[in-house]
Amino acid sequence: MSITYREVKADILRQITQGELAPGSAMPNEVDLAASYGCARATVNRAMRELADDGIIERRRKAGTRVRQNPIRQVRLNIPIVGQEIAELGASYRYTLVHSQAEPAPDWLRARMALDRDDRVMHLICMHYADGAPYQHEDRWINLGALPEAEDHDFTDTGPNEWLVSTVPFTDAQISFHAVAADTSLAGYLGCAEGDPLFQTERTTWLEGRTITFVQLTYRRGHRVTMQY
Amino acid sequence: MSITYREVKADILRQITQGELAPGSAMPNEVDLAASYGCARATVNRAMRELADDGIIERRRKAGTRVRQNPIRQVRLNIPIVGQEIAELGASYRYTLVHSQAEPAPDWLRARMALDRDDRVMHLICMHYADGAPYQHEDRWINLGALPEAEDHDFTDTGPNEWLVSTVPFTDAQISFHAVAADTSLAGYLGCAEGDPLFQTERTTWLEGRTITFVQLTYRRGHRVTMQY
DNA sequence: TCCCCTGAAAGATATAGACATAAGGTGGAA
DNA sequence: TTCCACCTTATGTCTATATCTTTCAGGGGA
Repeated sequence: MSITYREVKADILRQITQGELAPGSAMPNEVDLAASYGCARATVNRAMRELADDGIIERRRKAGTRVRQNPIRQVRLNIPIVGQEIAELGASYRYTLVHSQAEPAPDWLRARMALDRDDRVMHLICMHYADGAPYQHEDRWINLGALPEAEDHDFTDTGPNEWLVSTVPFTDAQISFHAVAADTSLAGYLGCAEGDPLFQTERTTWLEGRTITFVQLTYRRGHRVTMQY
Repeated sequence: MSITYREVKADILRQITQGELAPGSAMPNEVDLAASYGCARATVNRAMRELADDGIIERRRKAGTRVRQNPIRQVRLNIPIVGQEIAELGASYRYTLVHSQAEPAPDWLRARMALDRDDRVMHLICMHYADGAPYQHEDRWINLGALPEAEDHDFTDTGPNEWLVSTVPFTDAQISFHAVAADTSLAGYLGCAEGDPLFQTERTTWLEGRTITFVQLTYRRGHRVTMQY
């Protein structure tokens, strides 16, 4: 076959990284590039589209394509399910349900989850262990108005995350990362000292505009989230 | 024009989220889908390719396409330059160079950056302020073997990050997020108490296999990194 | 001078057809 | 029975061409 879009992409990327195409400079248009590579315009288009998607170049109709002044640096971050995360570490996974109760939503949670005054929630506290050692503390609230089945479901054996992803896959979510100090309770569960700095993830999940669940995931001391780009 | 790949994608996604196509189930092949949508195979292909890229479906030659059992949850995370990050908050940005010295690489850093025994590094400590308040503490090491210009460059007015992205754009990097306790020095710089939990980012950057720089970015107390998907 | 309309440029996308590649499945040989 | 060669099939990609959409730039009118 003739030249592939991967080769075109690689060649353009090479020209950019080796300085033949300076940041900020304009590139030839698709028609000319196709002619110079001796391929169809669609091939060049796909190469350029992917480069634009990667944040390397910037494309605008009529204005043409140029090398970005400062390439956008972005990474893709996988949001794992804790059981899988631990399995990928090569460790054995154990789950425990610590607390499980349906109750009216406290005020702070009503604000976070955009709930009404009389909405009830399922409050679950769970622990996830890797090779027997505490790995993650899960403090989860499920909106019983949106998911009444949660009240009767038995979370003794499998975590709410597993149940949720199989019951309501394809949700929208907002995630945030931050650091917290271990309070007495977290220190007890995670086997660290009170006041220790812990990495915490918060996640709110929606389905078609309705809040499904809010969860705080607190990791054992020293946990890192790592990415490449 | 006839049906677009976006419409095809949206329709397939709708079928999946509304349960018409169950997780794990096989989908019709591209030729059949194209016929049923009354469009070209390339149109269906693009829709399916993007869905696969989004982690919704799984495609294998010959085996066909099926809806993923558990959709891959992933987010794109932009790695901002601190000045831009602060500007986007609508705050004023101020930068200070605290410390700047060329020195032999300490042992722990040689391991991290894969340096030789006699490699020298540029050690920079900087502070970034938002509306006058401490925002981020930057502790950076630049490999002078790979970037000798760094020794003579003046970092008084602009941060090393800005200089690096304009000098060596298009690098590879590994990033990690974690929580640390503020030591005396960090507490002083960031205006928090010793022992406070702080969100920290570590980043190692390479260019063609050579380590360029290693940096620890520690944020003010309460900082969050937020993402949507 | 300012504003709106129009033409043209360049990317975005659709189409039909062809060939490439990977991999599941099957039948025959060992 | 086991295993390998081969056939088939679904996705992957390229070509050539056409149309659509966005947007810049220039001209004309108020």
